[in-house]
Amino acid sequence: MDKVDKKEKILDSAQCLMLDKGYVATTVDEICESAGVTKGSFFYYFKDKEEMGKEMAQRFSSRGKQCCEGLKGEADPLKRVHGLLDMITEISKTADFKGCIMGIFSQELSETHPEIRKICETSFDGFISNLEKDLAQAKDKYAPKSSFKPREVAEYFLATFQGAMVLARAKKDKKIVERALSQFREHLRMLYKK
Amino acid sequence: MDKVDKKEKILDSAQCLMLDKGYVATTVDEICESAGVTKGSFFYYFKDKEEMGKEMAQRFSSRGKQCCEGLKGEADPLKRVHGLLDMITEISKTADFKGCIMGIFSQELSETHPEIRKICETSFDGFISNLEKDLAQAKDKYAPKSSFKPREVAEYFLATFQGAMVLARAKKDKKIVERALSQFREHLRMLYKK
DNA sequence: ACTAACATACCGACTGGTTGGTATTTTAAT
DNA sequence: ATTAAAATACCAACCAGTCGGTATGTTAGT
Repeated sequence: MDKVDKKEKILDSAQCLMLDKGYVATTVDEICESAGVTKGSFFYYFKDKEEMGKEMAQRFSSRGKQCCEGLKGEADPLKRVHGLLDMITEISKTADFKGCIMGIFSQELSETHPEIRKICETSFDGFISNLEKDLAQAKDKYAPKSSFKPREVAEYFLATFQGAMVLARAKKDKKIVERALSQFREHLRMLYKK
Repeated sequence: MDKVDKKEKILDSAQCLMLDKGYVATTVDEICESAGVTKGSFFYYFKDKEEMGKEMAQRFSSRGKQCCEGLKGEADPLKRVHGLLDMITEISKTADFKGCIMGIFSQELSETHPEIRKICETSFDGFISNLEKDLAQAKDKYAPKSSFKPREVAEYFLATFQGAMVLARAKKDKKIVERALSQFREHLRMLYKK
């Protein structure tokens, strides 16, 4: 295991644990044990727990962005949006899908860890802006006379997705996410029908 | 301060703190200090921290239900739904609105505190079932030929609302909740137009 | 009416274990 | 030999929860 792997392993383990129990309840000792790393190594790679949290959040965010990169090949804006929905639906079905670190950190840390909060905000804004662009182009193309605001619809979608993950946790049933996504698809269909 | 007040004061303080920082990060000492109560009193009224969390969640849930009770006077089912949306919109605008304990506990405790998770699940289910009834009646009345499933729409609404609160935390902007609610209203309008 | 026995409400010092983080040492690579 | 990486041992602060005690009734027997 070279040094990059070791740091990544720490982040992987921490992410997995925090997607279950949140940031505060996940201890450094636990992360180290799960990553097969000693505490000394942990604090060699990260100044403190918060620093690690920040790097994890940033990594999560940029990985998410990277995932969406492949969708930009599609020429039709509405198909790009549905492509995004397809992708999210697929991911949410996989066994190792455990939720979104941004959502968890937002709930838990927004009042106590301002820098982490800021990372979440920026990540959310980036997602919304990307989706907004496609929705706006799709509106020009398919529903130029409609009055809905693409940015608000994009924000609304992210809210729906995040909330569906909250409900999925409470009910221990990931299918809620799928159902919410298909409800949103219906919403889109109605917005864009000529 | 009589004994009922004292217990309520503990629950009030704990709820306020936990809506900010979550369950784990809120300490018993902090709750006691904020409530103006000693630790001895805390453990006199509650077996342990979790017991208090459970009582708090149940209180939050039944208070929410009670709030909705007044809406049942409306005879038209679709107007009942819009009445609910009005009410939630109003509450989310008030200064002391800080979010939903169910959403926070779900995210943080669903894997570690099964009994609290169950309370959240039951509370969510109750809300969804109530809304489902009105949506179903409204469907019979206004859109009998539509194919949407009232239960899924109800679930979808709760997801949207919960997720909007997550985003509101990340952005420190409560208006997101209002916008999401009005987007959902638009969704409803499209579903129920003849 | 007096009192002994009991119950409730409350206090705050204390404890044992855990936490994030540090200091020191050892190992491995160049 | 030098330095980066990793292991070990440790610490002060903090945590939930305990415990012995006090103050204030309440009940019941005489």
